[in-house]
Amino acid sequence: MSEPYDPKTIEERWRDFWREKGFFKADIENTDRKFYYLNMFPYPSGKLHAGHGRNYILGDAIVRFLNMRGYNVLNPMGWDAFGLPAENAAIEQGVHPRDWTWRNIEEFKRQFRAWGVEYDWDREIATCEPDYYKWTQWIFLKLYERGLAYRAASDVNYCPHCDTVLANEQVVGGRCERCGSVVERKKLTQWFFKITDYAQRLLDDLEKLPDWPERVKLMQKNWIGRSEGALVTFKSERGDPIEVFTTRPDTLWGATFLVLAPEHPLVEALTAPDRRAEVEEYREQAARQTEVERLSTEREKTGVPIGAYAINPVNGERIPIWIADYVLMGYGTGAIMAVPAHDERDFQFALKYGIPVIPVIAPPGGVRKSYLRKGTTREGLAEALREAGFQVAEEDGDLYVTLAEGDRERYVALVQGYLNPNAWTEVIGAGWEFVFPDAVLNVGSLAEERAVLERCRELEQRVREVRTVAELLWREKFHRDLLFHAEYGEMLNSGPLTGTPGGAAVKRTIQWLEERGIGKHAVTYRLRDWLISRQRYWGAPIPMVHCDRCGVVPVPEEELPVLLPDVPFIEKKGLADIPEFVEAPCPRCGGPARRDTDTMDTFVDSAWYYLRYISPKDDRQAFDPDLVNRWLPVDLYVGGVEHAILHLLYSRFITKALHDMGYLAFDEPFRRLFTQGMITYPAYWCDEHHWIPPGEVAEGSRCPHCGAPLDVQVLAMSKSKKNVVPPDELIEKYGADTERLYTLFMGPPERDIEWSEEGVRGAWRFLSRLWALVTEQIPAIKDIKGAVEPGELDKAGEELWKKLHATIKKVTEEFEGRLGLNTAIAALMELTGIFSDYLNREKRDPRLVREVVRNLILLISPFTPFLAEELWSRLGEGKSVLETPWPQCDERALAAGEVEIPVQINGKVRARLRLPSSVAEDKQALQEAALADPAVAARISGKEVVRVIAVPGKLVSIVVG
RNA sequence: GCCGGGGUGGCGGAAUUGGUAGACGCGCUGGACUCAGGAUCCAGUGGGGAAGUAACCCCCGUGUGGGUUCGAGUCCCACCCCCGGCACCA
Repeated sequence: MSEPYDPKTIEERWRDFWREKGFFKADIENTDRKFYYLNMFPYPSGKLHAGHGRNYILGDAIVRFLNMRGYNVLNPMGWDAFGLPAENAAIEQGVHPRDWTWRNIEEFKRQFRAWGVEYDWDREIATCEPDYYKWTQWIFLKLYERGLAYRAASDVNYCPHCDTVLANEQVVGGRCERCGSVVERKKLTQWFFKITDYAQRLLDDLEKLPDWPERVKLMQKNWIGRSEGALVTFKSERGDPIEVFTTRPDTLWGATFLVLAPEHPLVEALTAPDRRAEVEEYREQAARQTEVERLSTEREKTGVPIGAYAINPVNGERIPIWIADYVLMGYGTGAIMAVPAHDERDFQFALKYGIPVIPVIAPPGGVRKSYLRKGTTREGLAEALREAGFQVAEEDGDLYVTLAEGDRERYVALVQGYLNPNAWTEVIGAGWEFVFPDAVLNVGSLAEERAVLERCRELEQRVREVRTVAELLWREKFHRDLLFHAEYGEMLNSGPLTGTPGGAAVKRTIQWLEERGIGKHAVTYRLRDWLISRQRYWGAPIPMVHCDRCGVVPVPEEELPVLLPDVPFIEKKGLADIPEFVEAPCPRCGGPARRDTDTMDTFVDSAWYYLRYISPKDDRQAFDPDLVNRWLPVDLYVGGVEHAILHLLYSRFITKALHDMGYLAFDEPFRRLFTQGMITYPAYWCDEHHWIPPGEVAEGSRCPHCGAPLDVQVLAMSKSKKNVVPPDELIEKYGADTERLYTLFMGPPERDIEWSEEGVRGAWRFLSRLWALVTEQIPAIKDIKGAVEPGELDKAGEELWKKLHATIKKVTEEFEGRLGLNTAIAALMELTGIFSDYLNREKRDPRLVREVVRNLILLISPFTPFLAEELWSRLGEGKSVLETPWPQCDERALAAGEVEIPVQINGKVRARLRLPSSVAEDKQALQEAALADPAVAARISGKEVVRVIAVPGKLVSIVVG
């Protein structure tokens, strides 16, 4: 019996081997055949679980492959070590955040070693160390010099639980991304990075990233949120200019009110004395609201008029000014023109508050509708309309008429003859018209709207309390779908531009506005500046000093780093609470001054770390400009999609800023991005006892503590939900190779997949089989010399030999291309199966056996490096696997000798032919061979062959009558 | 609501360019070994039917309904469902 597969012993033998041999150290000076592979560095919190393996095991396999392919691979690792969890843990446990962080780092490193995941540890960095954050501060100073870092008072997101402000990107659905607390809005003076200066380039340059997932690029695009339109200047009656941004300047003539954000600076000056109390109250109430309340959908819009009026510059209409919280101060100019006829929100608002609606854009399709209430016309109208070819529906004596394009004149003429003296009907479509027996009135301006309303009120008791024409029309459900639309269309009621077709409307209007100096073309972005101040201890101090005489003064470069004060860490403490830190002389005048007491957002730390790995110990500069330009951009960057916006957008911004300052030759940091999916696992929730680890769940999915039925959800593995699989246990039971293999085999790396213990056992079985297979062969092939002679192989040998080379091709292509390593492993399993069959035969070619064994070991080594290294050494190869070149595919093996060709008759596979490839590749010969096949011939005999399609090397398709 | 991705056996998934659907693995079924097996090995395994010595043969089948094509998981149109992002962005 052969030696059983014992991963525990084998793996321990090789754990330090690779590191000691220096296989993972990059030759930094030589960039001829360089490859910068980078995994997103982790935040060292607690322990790694199987879910983390998705990222690191994938990376390690790729790096081992690249090494064998002869690349000079730079593959560093470090720690995103500043941040709130360290501080919170420290507060709870009474340890210093630095100690807590380094304990975790040591644990992570132990686990990497156990996994066989190797890095160039000489380049290790930790963002919490002064020799790193010194340069984070340096970058801050550089941005400040360039005007890209500034201090401003603004409404900021504040997390009451984390006791700090948050960037816009860190607020998810109105809640703190980290702790889930409802975010409050506060007016504070804070530091910002001017990322909005780069909005257009961050958007445009996405096109320079063909090897990024489309999904991620799209998310960034949406986040930047570019809108093109116009800035139009309205004036208050007193003459104050009020600038509004609109994407629909073509609807300008339909503006019937103006809305300012409650925080808009002009509100104060414009509010009429008799409106002041109500306006103040509304503003306070809006300010009190949390993001969540303000964002809650389906909430009815509210607002108050401020008692002032504005003049529409295009038609001189006097329109009321309102404030409403659906207008945001942070976007555009914080003021909008409201066009209720062509914007859903404005329409709702206008209807609620009785503000007139004027249609100015024809709806698509040219449909018009008219409604005639019972008793408003003489008898016989319905018949007359039908006779004239109109589409009429009748219900309880009421008539509902739908008009096609071009029917209007005929309809108006006909219906006027039937209308009773005190009645009217509306024709709603491209414009709203009111048909009276003696006149047709159009709703094309505020004055006309009033006139129509007056007349209707006089004629009809029922509508006396109606405030606007729109409200009158809204009462009739038949009209509702035509009262507002947001499509492009021909301009109506728009003075000199009336009749402009929809396709040209926006452009023509902007041109018209520019000619008159009323407005101009403009672009707005949803992206806001990046708020980087954090009121916490565990981060890089902002290197600024506040002096009463000199103002805000940067700390001189040569005085960096501004060190975090080394306080014994016991309680919640910000830098502001530490006088030794705060008090500092002013760098400019030397007088007493105060240090800035905020630390930087940890996303600043991680926005440039990929540059530091190039020269991690350089104490003269953040990075070596020559080397950095030779090694970057990063060739392949692998991490989770959760960073699609935050980290990746910030890194792109910092790279571009440093590029513009002349420090970097490139302006995109990551050439190729790969986002791996998450590993999920059932998470059990008990209302009383919260998350229950899957291992403790009682029979029938019940809580082990109270027996209540548990709520099960398959979620991403995470410590907080207690649904993690610890690698230590897996490695103890099956070995690291098995975990590695299963992690990469479970599915495509970019997809989320549920972890399966059975799947792990499958990987284990395969490795045991492979181990047995190879170890049994070693004595027989150890001393065999000479290469395989394909010509001398028998049929089974040839098949195996071809499979071997097809597998080499497949595995190589997956590593170099789309990283579908699950299919690469499947191919290795297939090869192993065929090899096993071959070994059961009497006749074997020992040279072939040796070639298959050698290549199988090499091909599987990126996935299961321990097993590969062990077998390789037993084979007596001397060198390490990692010193051996990656297998080469023999092109001769790909030219198949015999292939199976399916024959379709009328689209169905009816026969499969085994043909020499010389025949299969020749269209004429292939067709003849197919028609000559007895099974095929039998099927088509007596039928007319209509057509024969022979695709060389693929199939034959015969169509019979 | 808008934008994107995706629906393939009992399960994870494969089919990379319009060309043999279900590779590989899990699970399941049967068998072997065994005192025993939740270990290991061998065989089978999309559904249905015919056949019964067997090779093999027939029908259906990739969310639903249409279409293009000799041929569709793959392309086009409409719809349903799931996941992700954004969400009063003017």
